[in-house]
Amino acid sequence: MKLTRRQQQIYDYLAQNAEHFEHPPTLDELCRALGLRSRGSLHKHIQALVEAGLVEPMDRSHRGIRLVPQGPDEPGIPLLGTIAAGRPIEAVPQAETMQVPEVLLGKGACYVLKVSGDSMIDEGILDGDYVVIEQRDSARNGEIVVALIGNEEVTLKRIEQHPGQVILHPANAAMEPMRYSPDEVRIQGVLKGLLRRY
Amino acid sequence: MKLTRRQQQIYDYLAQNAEHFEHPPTLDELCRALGLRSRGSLHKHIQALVEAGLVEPMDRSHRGIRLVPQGPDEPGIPLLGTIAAGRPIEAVPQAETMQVPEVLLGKGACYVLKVSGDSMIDEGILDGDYVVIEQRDSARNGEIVVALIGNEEVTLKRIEQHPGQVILHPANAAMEPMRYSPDEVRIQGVLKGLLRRY
DNA sequence: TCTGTTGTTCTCCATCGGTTCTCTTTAGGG
DNA sequence: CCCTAAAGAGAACCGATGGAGAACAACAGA
Repeated sequence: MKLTRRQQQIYDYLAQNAEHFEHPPTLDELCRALGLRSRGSLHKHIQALVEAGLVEPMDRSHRGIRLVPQGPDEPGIPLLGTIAAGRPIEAVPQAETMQVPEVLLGKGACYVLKVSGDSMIDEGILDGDYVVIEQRDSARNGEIVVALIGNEEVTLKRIEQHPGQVILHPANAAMEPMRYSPDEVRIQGVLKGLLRRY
Repeated sequence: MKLTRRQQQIYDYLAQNAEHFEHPPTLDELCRALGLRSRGSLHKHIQALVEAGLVEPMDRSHRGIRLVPQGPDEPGIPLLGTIAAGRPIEAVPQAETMQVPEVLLGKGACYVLKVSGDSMIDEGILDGDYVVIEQRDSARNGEIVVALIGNEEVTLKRIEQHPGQVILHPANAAMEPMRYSPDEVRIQGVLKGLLRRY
């Protein structure tokens, strides 16, 4: 998710020189351009960039390294970071954006988070999925929300609100519903869409 | 549909010299111009360009190779219909398209299907989800594929191919893996991405 | 009808480039 | 100073790519 220094360098180099290449560079070509001697090493970095959604996955095709077109007309939704049950949102340093179909957007302001962990697996939300969140401070019972618990943890759960009690339901047989008093839980957004890459 | 290096070169050459040709060039003429010695090889590339919609299909006519005038590229990929385990794809009448993020696309031609049924629920593919499929006729073991079984049913399953036997694994505890002989199963595409709306 | 041109479909094959290892080196943080 | 994560070297693997060439079918013109 978060790029290492070298990965950032390599991405910058690609973004910088994208125009100058006749064809998308191969690993070997890029190696030479960067002064590396091992394809395997570079491959590791490129893999990381693919993971981050910055480079097109080259699925054993011999077609070179291509950047994913970073929204020319800027309809992208900001990718704010990673959400893991039980930990604050881990922000992504640079302002990364992601192209998202309009049908997945809500009416209000939206952003994207990458899911980490299996706490919603029974709802079909897997580790590594991207979720589209509409920024809101209230939700209807049964909606899946991004909730800030006690000003510390942020988590993605199905919400059930009663007078005097809020229950957050994980969707994982191994986990128990969690009960809080309403003032411990602040809703930050509700789930509007989901994207997954295979 | 993304081009290989050579395909791009050939297309560029055609686009470049379109005006300079008296008549649309024949395969032989293009071969000479490009320094190729085999018509068959060039034909393969031209076919790819036809697939990509860049060159007019020359259906056994002897009219030479003509480019398709390129309008502004229409975004979005076609939504072909609904896929349900055990029934043919139910086509959507009018040509509907859907905007899909670049990162979810493969390198080949892609289309979208709406999932109906719970047969892949344990993989996090739910009823009503949209799946992005890359059109292909082969797959690696472990990939999730759209498979045509016995020219009748179409289904979305994880595939495991052995010499003499093909196993399609549903991801639903209530269903059993299905075994077929290789000639009963035709792969139509592989799963590249998933979209869900809440 | 014959003949040469043009498109189509094969098979075969070399090479290149992506992938996957293992092992080593370097850098940075406690 | 030590430990771990990041980065690089290099070898082995194997499948995608692109080319050669032969055989064939469709068609046009003589």
